[in-house]
Amino acid sequence: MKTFDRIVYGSLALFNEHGVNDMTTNHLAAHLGISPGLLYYHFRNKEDIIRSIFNLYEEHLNAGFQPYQDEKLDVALFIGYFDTMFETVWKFRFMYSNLTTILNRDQEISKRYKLTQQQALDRSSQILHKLKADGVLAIDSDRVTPLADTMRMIAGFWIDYKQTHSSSKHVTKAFLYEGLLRVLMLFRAHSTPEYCAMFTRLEQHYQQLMNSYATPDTDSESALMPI
Amino acid sequence: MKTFDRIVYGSLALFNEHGVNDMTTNHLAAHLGISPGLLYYHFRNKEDIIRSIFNLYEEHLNAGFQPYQDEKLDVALFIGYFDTMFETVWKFRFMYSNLTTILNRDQEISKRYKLTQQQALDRSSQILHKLKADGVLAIDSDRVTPLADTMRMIAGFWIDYKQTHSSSKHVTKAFLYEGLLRVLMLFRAHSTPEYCAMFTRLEQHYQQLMNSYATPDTDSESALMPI
Amino acid sequence: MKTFDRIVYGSLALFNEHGVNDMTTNHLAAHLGISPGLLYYHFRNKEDIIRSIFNLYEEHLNAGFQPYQDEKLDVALFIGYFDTMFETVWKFRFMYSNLTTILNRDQEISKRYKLTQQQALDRSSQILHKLKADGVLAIDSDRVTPLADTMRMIAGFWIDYKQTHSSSKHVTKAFLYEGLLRVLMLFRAHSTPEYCAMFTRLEQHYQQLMNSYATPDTDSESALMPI
Amino acid sequence: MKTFDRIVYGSLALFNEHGVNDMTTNHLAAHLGISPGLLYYHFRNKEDIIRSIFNLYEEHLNAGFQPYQDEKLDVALFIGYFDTMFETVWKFRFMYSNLTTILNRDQEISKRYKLTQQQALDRSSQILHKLKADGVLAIDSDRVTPLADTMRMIAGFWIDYKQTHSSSKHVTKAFLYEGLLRVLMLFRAHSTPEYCAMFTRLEQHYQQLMNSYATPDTDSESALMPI
DNA sequence: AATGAATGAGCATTCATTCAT
DNA sequence: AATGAATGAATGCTCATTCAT
Repeated sequence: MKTFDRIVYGSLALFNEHGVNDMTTNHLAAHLGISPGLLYYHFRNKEDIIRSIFNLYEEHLNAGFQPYQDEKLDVALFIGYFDTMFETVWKFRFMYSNLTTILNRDQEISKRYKLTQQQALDRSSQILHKLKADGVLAIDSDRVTPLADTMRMIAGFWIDYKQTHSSSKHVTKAFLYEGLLRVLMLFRAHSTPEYCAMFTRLEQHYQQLMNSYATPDTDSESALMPI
Repeated sequence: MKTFDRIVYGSLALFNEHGVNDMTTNHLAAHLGISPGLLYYHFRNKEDIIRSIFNLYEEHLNAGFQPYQDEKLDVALFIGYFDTMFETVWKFRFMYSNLTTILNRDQEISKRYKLTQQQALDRSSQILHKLKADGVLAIDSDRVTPLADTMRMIAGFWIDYKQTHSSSKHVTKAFLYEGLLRVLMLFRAHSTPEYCAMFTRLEQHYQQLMNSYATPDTDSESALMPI
Repeated sequence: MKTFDRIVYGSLALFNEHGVNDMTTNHLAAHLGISPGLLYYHFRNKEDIIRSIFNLYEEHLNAGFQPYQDEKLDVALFIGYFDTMFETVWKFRFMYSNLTTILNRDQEISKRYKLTQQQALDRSSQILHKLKADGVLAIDSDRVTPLADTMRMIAGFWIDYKQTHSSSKHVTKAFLYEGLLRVLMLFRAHSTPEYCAMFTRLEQHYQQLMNSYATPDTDSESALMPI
Repeated sequence: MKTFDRIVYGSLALFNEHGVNDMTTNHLAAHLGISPGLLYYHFRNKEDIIRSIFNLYEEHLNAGFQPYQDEKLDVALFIGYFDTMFETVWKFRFMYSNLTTILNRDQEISKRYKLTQQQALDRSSQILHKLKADGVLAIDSDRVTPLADTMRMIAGFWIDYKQTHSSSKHVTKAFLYEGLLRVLMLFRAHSTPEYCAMFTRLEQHYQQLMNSYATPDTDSESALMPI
């Protein structure tokens, strides 16, 4: 792998594990087995590294979150959305954990982040509107965007919340599926009677997945990479 | 006021405004009009100050969140809960914004925080169970705790979420009421048909309050202190 | 002596000896026997130290260069001016050696330096005009300021020039008196016939002083402090 | 042009514009459109580049400053000398601006510089002696070398002095002619009555040139290249 | 000749903490 | 209780120089 990419992906991993603040550029270089100078040969400064990671984040978000068109409206469709949602949050979880710090320190990222999030929210709202039109959701029109926003918030802060509110530090798939079930619960609470069963089935699907991964402390490090 | 308390309350205010990381102990002392030495006369270190703030947080949480007993089950009861909920989050908002940092740096606070949160969750669950028994909520028993947990999460991260996802940095009451409405939306989605009207009324109540405070950029600093 | 003053005077000495660029803040602290932190406790940054040295420079310049009033126009008067001129340049010689660097790096000092120099030039011109009126100098009015300016330039860059153009690095009094004689030569070349003898006498005075100090390489370090 | 020469001439231009300290070897390479490695293929280190520039400087100095022989002793002769003098200083102005730094960092250049300067001073003195013999200058024999030395100093530090003592940073021809006029003033002050008129005429010549270029802030970049 | 990735010692500066008074 | 000078390890970053290709 190119050094540039090694730095981007390595920093992403280290930021995820230790947080942006605790991961100094010298530590970063040491962990990557390179000199501090090389880091600054490829990137102007620490923020510049984060900006490159943010590029990946944007790609992920834009790629995985498009309104459905001709796809059949079934369990698989939802599974696709949910998996994408939590996978993205997981892969870039340092961003959510250190959001305030990151956005305060870099005006450019701040702008891009807000734009990206607005677009993601717009697309999510579209999807929910379509689900309402397709008879899946029973919900007032003016509640669609707030609902999408709440779901986004739950997905975004779930890892952070869970890590700070549970005894185990390690994040497992079981961990993530629990968050997913919360979003699902929101869906179910707003679903039409006809589709309630589908959401129940989805819940069972993820409940089973969650249980199958629920081997709390014996999880190896590699097992943490989810989905 | 005793110097000890001046430090505790002053630090709380300064942490809320500037964040734990940006507020150095020297700045803290300077803002409080005392010497750095005096800070360390009263507290062993920075974490020790946070621990004292945490004592206040615990009191607040325990005082304001008791299951209702003989009170009439009406709008006022809910308003009481909701106001307490968001007031607590507001008063100690630095804790939520810097939760990961704080808990990672201090094992003792980490343990106490988790215990406190567990107790708060237990009491919240009790309240929801009672609401179910009293015919307010239509919800499976095993969904009560997850619902309470989701509500807690929304309340806890709302300020953080809103500050990072909206263009205005200032936190206003309107700001907080919007979060409250989201929790209310969750209640409403799980309410029995009989009580749906009550939640709609509650929504109208907070919607009005929110609108009355919605004077975006003309808010003076003092107006920001909510509830 | 107060730490603040120790830093100011110590830095002045070290800047004079090693130059501003080669004298890092860490070296500065080490040479002064203090920690880097203490340096930054008393001064915001390196420029701030230079600014404090500049205060001394301004005092020196303003104190020693006032137009004469009731004083007798004799050899002693000139000796007073000349000694002040070269003493100032000697004491703050790092400023002249690193002038471009210093002024480029600090807008504030740049402004103050130019103002100070303009004032010094104005006062010098006044003195020369008075000397012309008193029958000492035979010179067109419009050449007075250029002459004063040339003298200033010679005095200002003499040490720098001499250090870079002679084999011995050490600056001795003999060294400085040679520069003084150059300024004197300028005076003499523009003097009236009546006063030519006085300038010759002044030259002899400084020539003798110069010779008495002319023991090139045996000068001890302390002997370098001139005038 | 050979890469070697491109580096030499390019570095000269960049050092003149930005100073030796601010022009890093990496910037140098970037500006020249070559790799840092190539720089170090042709030169051992930064000092080595300066040494090669110094070769050009020596050639310039030696070529342009030979005592006159059969030439007619007129205005044109002086114009030739003066123009050469200031042209050389201009073309290698970075050397004067950073003289202390350069000489301190490289013993070899230091020795060569001093030798070169001594030779130039000797030749200048010869010229002045000849001018005295030809009845142009009225000056004691033992003042000839000091006078030549003072002139050299004024020429050498003029740009530096002017840049640090005037508000405009840009160096224009008008700028340089002012310095030339100062040297001329020295000549005139030591001239015989017969030749005084000639120096006055020379002053008028340069005064006119200076005025013709005196368009302070509208000078385009290219107009800055003088003489 | 030429590239450009890589090095590592060094720089200005910060900040939680200590301690003599 | 209180001061405030003092510490020193650490931080983000720079730059002359090297070296495999």
